[in-house]
Amino acid sequence: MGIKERKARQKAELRKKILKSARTIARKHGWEAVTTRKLAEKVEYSTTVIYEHFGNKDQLLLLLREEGFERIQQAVEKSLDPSLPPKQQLIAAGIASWKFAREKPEYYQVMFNLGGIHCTAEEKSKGLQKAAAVVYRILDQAGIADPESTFMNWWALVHGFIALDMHGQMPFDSEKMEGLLKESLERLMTRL
Amino acid sequence: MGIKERKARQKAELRKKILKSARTIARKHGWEAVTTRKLAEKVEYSTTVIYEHFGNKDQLLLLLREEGFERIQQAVEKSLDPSLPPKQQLIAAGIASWKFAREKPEYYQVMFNLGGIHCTAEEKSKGLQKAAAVVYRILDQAGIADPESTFMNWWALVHGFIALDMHGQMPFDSEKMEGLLKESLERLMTRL
DNA sequence: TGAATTACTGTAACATTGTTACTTTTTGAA
DNA sequence: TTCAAAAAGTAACAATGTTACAGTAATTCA
Repeated sequence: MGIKERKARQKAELRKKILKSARTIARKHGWEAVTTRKLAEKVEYSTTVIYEHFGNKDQLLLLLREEGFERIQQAVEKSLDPSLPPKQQLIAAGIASWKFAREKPEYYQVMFNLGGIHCTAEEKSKGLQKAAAVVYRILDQAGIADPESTFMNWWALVHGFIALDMHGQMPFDSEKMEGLLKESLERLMTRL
Repeated sequence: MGIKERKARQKAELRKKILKSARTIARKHGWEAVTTRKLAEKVEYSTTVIYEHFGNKDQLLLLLREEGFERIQQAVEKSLDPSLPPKQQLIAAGIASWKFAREKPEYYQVMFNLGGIHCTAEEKSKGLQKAAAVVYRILDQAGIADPESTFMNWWALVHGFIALDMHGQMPFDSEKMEGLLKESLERLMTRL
């Protein structure tokens, strides 16, 4: 009697398909093009399916936001070499964040309400906290005196580069920009 | 025969009123609440008046964006003390930018597509270029070797702090945050 | 097996948005 | 006063998020 299981599986698959479709459309045509009707059309269901699965559009976006924070966390963790000194790891983490934003801009946009999208959660994002914790852990290893301040410094620097890049304001190619970000991070690290 | 003049004056006044209304609504309820109908209601005209004056909503937003760049430029220029060394002035310029964003968030949002708004210009913003020129001038006075890289460093830092602050991610009070931004700018400046 | 209940899915409507074609009103000049 | 032009308003369009309702399919029970 695997009927229930099959149904649950199908439901989960459809759910995944909807989320994936949202990302695909956002990536190709921007988040403003992600409408309930287009989503429904893409998965070949009627629009109501969105509301059955997610309640409303904002909830769907919030899920993708959390997914994005999980993914950037994974990307950052994967970039870390624990044998390296903490300061080197902080630089690597910053670079990895930027690369993530370059590779998955649709995620980064929904994570930070960039580029026309706007969804708000009443509660603080769990995923963001967990991703931040990765950086905090390295700051701890480095024995930083004021981790919170240093973290915000690090974050502002990384986010600033990413946001301006996404806004089309970076007049450099990838390598040059990576070098610049690296220098900036080094400057921050060596002065701690 | 001052009729034409009176008409032109009235038209200009209405135009100003519309722009001001957009800012007021945006400030109070966010840019998503700025609709053509609400604007029309606020100035006590029908919605068509928006299209007569600005063509469409995007053009109106673009005007406000330019206005914003002009204003931030003025704010930055006013904060500069030419008798101070260039590096001190760069720090002051960064602080002034942040203060502007704090005081007029609705401008900063429309300038950088933050918080749900999204308008795009095909051509580069004149106002942005002029505002950037103010910082470039100081960089020149400081005799920086690679002004473009340094400018982008400066800008990313300042914009990163502002954007995270606007996103509600800064866990500090004003003074603490200003101190942090100042330190970060000093770190950038002293290493040039 | 067949009827009844339940879960699922689609249709059609609602209000709100940007936008525009068309009509009405106002206004300055002859 | 009358008339052409300018200004303003009305009402509609399509697209959006959302939901009430209806129909269909599936499951359960006698």
